[in-house]
Amino acid sequence: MDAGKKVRRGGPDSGVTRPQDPEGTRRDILEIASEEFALNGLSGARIDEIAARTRSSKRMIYYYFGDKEGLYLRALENAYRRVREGEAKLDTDGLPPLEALRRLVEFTFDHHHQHEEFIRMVMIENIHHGQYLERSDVIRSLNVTAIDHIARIYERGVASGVFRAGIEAIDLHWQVSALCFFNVSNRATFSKIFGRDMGAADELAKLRRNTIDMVLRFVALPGAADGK
Amino acid sequence: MDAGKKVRRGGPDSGVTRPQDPEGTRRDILEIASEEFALNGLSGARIDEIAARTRSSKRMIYYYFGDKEGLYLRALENAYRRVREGEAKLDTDGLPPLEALRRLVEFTFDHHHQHEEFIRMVMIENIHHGQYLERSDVIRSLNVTAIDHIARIYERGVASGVFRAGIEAIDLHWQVSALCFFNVSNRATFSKIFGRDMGAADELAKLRRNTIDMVLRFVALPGAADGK
Amino acid sequence: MDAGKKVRRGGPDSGVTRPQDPEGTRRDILEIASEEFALNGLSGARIDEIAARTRSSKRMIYYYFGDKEGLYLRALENAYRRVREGEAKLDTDGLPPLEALRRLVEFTFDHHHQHEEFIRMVMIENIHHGQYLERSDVIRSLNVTAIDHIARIYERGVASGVFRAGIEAIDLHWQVSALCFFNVSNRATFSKIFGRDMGAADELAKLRRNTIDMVLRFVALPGAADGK
Amino acid sequence: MDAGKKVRRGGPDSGVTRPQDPEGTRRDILEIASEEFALNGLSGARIDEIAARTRSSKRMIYYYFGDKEGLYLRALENAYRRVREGEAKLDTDGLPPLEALRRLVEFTFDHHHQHEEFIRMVMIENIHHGQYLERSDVIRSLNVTAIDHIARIYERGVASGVFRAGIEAIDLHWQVSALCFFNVSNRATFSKIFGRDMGAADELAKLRRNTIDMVLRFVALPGAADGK
DNA sequence: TATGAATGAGGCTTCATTCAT
DNA sequence: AATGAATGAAGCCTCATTCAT
Repeated sequence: MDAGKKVRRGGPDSGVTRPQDPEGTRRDILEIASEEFALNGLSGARIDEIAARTRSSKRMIYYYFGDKEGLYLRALENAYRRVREGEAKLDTDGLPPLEALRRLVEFTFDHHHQHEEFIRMVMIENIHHGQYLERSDVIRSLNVTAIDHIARIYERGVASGVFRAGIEAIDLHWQVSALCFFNVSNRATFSKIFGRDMGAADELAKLRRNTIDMVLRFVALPGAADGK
Repeated sequence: MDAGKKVRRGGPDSGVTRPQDPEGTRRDILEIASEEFALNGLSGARIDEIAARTRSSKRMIYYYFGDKEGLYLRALENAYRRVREGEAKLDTDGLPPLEALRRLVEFTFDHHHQHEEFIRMVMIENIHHGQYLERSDVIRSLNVTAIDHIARIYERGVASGVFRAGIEAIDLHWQVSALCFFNVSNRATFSKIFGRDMGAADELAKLRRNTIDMVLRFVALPGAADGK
Repeated sequence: MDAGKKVRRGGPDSGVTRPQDPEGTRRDILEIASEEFALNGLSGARIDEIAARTRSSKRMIYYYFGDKEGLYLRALENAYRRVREGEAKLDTDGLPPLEALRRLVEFTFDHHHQHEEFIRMVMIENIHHGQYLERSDVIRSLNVTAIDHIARIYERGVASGVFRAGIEAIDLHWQVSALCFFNVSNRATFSKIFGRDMGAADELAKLRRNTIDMVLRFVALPGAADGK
Repeated sequence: MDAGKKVRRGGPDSGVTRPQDPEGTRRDILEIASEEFALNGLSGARIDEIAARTRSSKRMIYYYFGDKEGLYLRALENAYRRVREGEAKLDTDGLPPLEALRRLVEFTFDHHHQHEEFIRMVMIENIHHGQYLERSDVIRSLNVTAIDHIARIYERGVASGVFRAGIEAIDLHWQVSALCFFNVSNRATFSKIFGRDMGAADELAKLRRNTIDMVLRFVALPGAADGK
């Protein structure tokens, strides 16, 4: 209610060409936002900064995403989607179980390493107690299938007598994730504490070897070929 | 006014008692700040909120810690100190290497689990690329000694022929850390994605077993007792 | 949570003398705000405009009043308080009932006329369905006693046989309020529709006479002196 | 394309039916806008909200009404028109003056009570100092005739010796309006201050009786039947 | 006649920080 | 050693409006 003074607001006036490409605009915003959130976190990211880097404007962010949290949620979904799409490209069905598992671990290790923004988004989301992820059906559906792959390999291995029985696929997935995730997530503090760059090629190669080794020794039966 | 003597303002007559306990005030602030930073991150934490929960005031925060980042840095150091002090209590010198390693992993797993705020502070600091930790000599010195313990155990194990040679202590430390850290750091997202509470007693026990198992199998030589 | 870029914010720097007079600052803000809300309504008023007219700043508005609604609520209370304080100055205890009632109506009419901002605030609050007033214990307590005065007069009149019995004080208050309130609240539309300035001295005098007349005829018994 | 013929887009094949009913669209918008303005005031109402509730779109609002103020003005006119149309249904020509006046007051009281949105629009417009009404010839013409009715009754009453002379029709109209208007306009604050629901059936009946009584006693000559 | 995308300006609120006492 | 008042800068978000189609 009120008796507001008359202020003439709004109205575009610039000579700049306007894209009129909704999907492109949306994608552009989401792309930049994903970077900014991954870099600065939810409260650290700045809508102004995101808008400035966009080909669009601050106003359009709100037009498409409602508010900062809405944008963050989409950026989070975006991060998961992209990573899961990448993972889908891995095909181990033709390989013998041990090789398949080795391949999976290698791939996971490399993939996490190559997608630091994803790792960061997951860290950030964990700092927020997973409250945004919780609201997203998209993310849940993307992930549940992630177990299938490792489960298939593991079962083939048990069936062919190279893997020991009694391990649950989800737990195996957990251990693999832990080793590959930590490698990226804690690199900064670890490097700075011990004064060595854990991201350097040689360190990385060693960690990769150890990780693969650790997973195979965890699963493989003693006699099974090697384990290294 | 007696020089050098503390003047007690708001004496017996005033109804308000003022602590007049510098060290206590500092500690109080740091304690609350540690909680707030662990809960909300650096930019997510609020000086106002910290001050409000304190027995002191906003002004005192600046008096003792300079600015928000100074306070954060002390909170970070505080987190590391507390955890390392806890770790120092573990004594495995009397145990045979395999038992000693098992004990160390168990302890690390449990300790991380019990100190979620520490895990969160480390995550937060990694989000900030370890830039604050870098400025702190305190933290570095606290940590370097953390390698010693595991190194000692490992060397005893190799010497007595139960551990395979060729693993660097720092790498072993890394793998152990990864498994124990991830368990706490990524619990929220993992639980929400897979719809199981990874913090529940039974899940936790299983993860603990797997973690120990994984480390021992990674290090122990085939013949060495078991590996479980 | 986050990893915000370091921006140095805040910090006064101006050479202007700072009042350091909390009560004065608060009062200054409230005064201006009262004017602005009365003029423009809740949503029509502008925090920026209020701040600009103040000797203080926008920041201080939030410091003292929390938010726009908090400020509005205090302005509303302020309006009621001021008017009720004015009313308290009327003393009719020495007058015979008929004269006392006449005096009360005259006073109410004039008082409402002189306090247009109050009338406007009440209108605005009614547009908001009284939702802010509802939250204010202050206002309720200020008003309940307003009935007492008219009740006392009426009872004296009934007792001395000049007023007819059977009217409730609150209803009498209502009718008096209606006539005096409307005179101010609807002057604009009425004047513009009928093309006469209902606020002009002669019109006002006539309305005043009619109002008094109407109330007295409503209450007074036929024989009682006049009624005009 | 046939000139002058409406082209039906989205014909039988398309799944969407488009109304293509200019007048209907306009009316729909105006209807919703009237509700929103009455509920929230001019600056409180939201073009977006109005558009969303409409079967049409935001763009059409501007197409038909120019801008927000244009829409508000039409909504205001709409409110007056509807109420005056309702009033036109009252016919008191066959009744004796006293009865006619009583009927008029009853009707006005009830009518105002039933058209709260109208009352609210008038309040809102008064908050705006009647500046929009001023621009509308429609409204003025609608209202001037409203005096005629009461004038006719009053003159008949004076002529037949039941009403006292010397009252101007417009002033009588004013007093009646005041009592009937206030009953609706200030119900919220009054109810909340005194803790009684002035809109409840019994309270309303009492106020209605008092209002009629008050007007009749104001106009009728002592001997004239009663006044009640 | 109608629509969804786009816009600039401004609105409210919050933040870390510092001054006067 | 401690406090409450004060501050500027920026943060998020909303509003009426218009363009391209």
